[in-house]
Amino acid sequence: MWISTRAQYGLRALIEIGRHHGESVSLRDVSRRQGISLHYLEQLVASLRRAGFVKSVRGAKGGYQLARAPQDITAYEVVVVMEGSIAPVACVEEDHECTSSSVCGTQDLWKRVDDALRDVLGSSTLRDLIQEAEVNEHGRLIQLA
Amino acid sequence: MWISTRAQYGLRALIEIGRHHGESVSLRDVSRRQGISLHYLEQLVASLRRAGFVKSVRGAKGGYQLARAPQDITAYEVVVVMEGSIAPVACVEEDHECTSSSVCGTQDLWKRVDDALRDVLGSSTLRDLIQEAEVNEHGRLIQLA
DNA sequence: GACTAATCCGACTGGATAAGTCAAGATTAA
DNA sequence: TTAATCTTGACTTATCCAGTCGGATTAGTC
Repeated sequence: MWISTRAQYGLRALIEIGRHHGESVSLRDVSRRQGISLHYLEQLVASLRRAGFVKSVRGAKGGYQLARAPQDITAYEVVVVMEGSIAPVACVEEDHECTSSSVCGTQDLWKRVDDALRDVLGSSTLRDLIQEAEVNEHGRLIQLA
Repeated sequence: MWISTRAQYGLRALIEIGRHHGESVSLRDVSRRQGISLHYLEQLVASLRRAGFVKSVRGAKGGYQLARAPQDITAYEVVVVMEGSIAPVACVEEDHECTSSSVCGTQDLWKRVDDALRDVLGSSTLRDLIQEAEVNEHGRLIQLA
């Protein structure tokens, strides 16, 4: 397991927040529904807020709302914000010069892995994930606007 | 970086060993060529030997040889032996029952990631990697038998 | 038979990271 | 004023990675 709970929980929190368009969703509710520690969730959602995915409303009746349209948020973006980088090896990370690429022999392989990853995660939007969540929960497809 | 050096070095060691068909290759040579600590390499190749990828010849003039044909060894197999599992999240690991899949919403996503990974790594054989290594080193393609 | 080159084996370590917990404070609707 | 909520930062606990180290065993060679 190399996707940390930060990214997993962060994505699940975004789904939960994104499901209620317009209203603000309290972390207490997210915590209860998803079974994630409230305190831990506070940390994670703070990262999401700083990255501009959600905006917060403080005080009683406060909570979080999406700051961007769900179809414009990809799973890739979220994972990168929460994880830092998901490059399989250091070689394929941004601005990393490899000293022994001529003798390594595996660089192309890791590049292919990285590309596949970006492709899968980059083509899944929060809108898709919300829909999938609805289907899993209710066994039927709910059409979003 | 979520592919450990164990898997990276293990793969590079296999490439190095596989390049010299018939002869046995000493870890000292692999260590020198690839710039990997000899002692550490011993640990890693021991895993590869126990998994049946290489066989060893002890004593002076000894070393390691491939125990299977390079075209029959996939990068996926090697990585799994060295890493244990490369499932992105615990949910998609073998024999893992998820307690909250109905509320999670991200399970399908991780399944897609896992599939893509298996696809890329499973379709790259050691033979391919050896060829790529030759090309990178000499700038030309050497046709293997 | 000594020397040397190689594989084997297990213990140990230092540092990093994950996954939270905890405490205290700021903000605002009711 | 009060309660609900967000905000911040320090702390903890456990696990794992990436090696290092010391020595044992095996087998060719002089």
